[in-house]
Amino acid sequence: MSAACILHADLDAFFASVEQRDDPALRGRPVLVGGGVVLAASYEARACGVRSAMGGGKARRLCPQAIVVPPRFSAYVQASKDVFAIFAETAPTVEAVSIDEAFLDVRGLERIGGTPEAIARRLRRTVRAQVGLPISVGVASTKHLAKVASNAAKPDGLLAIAPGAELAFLHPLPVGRLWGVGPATETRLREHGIVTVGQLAGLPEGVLVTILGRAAGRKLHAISHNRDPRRVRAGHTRRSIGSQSALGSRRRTPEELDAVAIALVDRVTRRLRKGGRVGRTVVLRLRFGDFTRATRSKTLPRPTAATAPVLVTLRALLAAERETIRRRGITLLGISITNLSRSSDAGVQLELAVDGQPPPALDATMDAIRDRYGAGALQRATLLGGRERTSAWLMPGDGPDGLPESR
DNA sequence: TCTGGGGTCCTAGGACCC
DNA sequence: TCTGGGGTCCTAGGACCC
Repeated sequence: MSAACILHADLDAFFASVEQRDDPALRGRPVLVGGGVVLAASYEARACGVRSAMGGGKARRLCPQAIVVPPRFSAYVQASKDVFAIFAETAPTVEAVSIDEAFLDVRGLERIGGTPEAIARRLRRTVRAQVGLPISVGVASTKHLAKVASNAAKPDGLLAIAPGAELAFLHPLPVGRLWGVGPATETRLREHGIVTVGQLAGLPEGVLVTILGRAAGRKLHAISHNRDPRRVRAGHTRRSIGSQSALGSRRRTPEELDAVAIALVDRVTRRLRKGGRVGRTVVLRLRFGDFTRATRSKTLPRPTAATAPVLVTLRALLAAERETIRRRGITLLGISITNLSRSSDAGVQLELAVDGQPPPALDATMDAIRDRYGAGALQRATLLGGRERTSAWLMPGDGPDGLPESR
């Protein structure tokens, strides 16, 4: 049995707690952050049944005495940085999960830091003293169990699952408490008479795969037996960058939609450039008048972070949906860019004259590239040009195994 | 309850290639 | 006339998370 050495630390009702910290008049009272949709609800508000992502109307009906405050994202970002600085002093390996939670690997710290549980207790005290926020911590032998434990410890608690006690803790829980089991999976499992994690654990993996598909079936089978080999890993590479805008129910003209599209592309490509990233696939996200959703995507020949090619692509995708939008109405327009790589891996476009030779001039182009950049530089070249001139796209990180992975 | 914004991963079919 | 197996990439959609 492996030692319980993974901490999952999760700030409680994060946005709402920052508001209560910064305004004493809010302490001990139900607080909702965000009016249209609840971004965060304090535990006093949750006692009335309010949940985050709930519509503001329903939240106010459930909790008429709640105080509604607008979000202050810069304050949350600063609070998050302060807390992550404490994480970094607590453990050598910290894996951020989101703005308000992280895994900490405290293996091998026994002599200087004490037991994992002692480290967790000290972490909670330090965050409370230095940042003024409540934080819950779960301690367990696997990431998944640490996550479930921190959830069970909330609010403002600590729960350490002793080695050997894992399944006794896990098996009585309803399946919905597992990380990755949402409403759809919960319903499917219930249709098969499975309500608790223990019942889940009693099923052969093959049966679960039949019910839920290969990946989900295997994963749930493993975690129901507390098998989770994932290590705590620092760093994390973003796979997509996106932006979206809710449009309300009013009809929109194509001109209005185009203005929204321009703003979205501008926002997203700026973020790409700021992060030194380029992307190849442009995804259009639509939500229609009846709130059903659709996505349309187009993969470009080369990755880019430039506004123009992304806008051209998004406009083309949008134009193809124009009739559908006219018929059904549109309530959300979004874009996301995926297939990301680093700008430094994106290569340079080479335009090389090859003495008017007709294709196949690619060999000559590749030879010219090798002459110029060295034999190792060229992994793959794509013929882009015409008869008299040949262009090649040089991708330094683009090996035979496909597109460059970001490092 | 009429519903924000930002993400991740998985599945499945078709195109295309060897 | 009938018709393999394997792999990658692209597209679209679904589920889930914070």
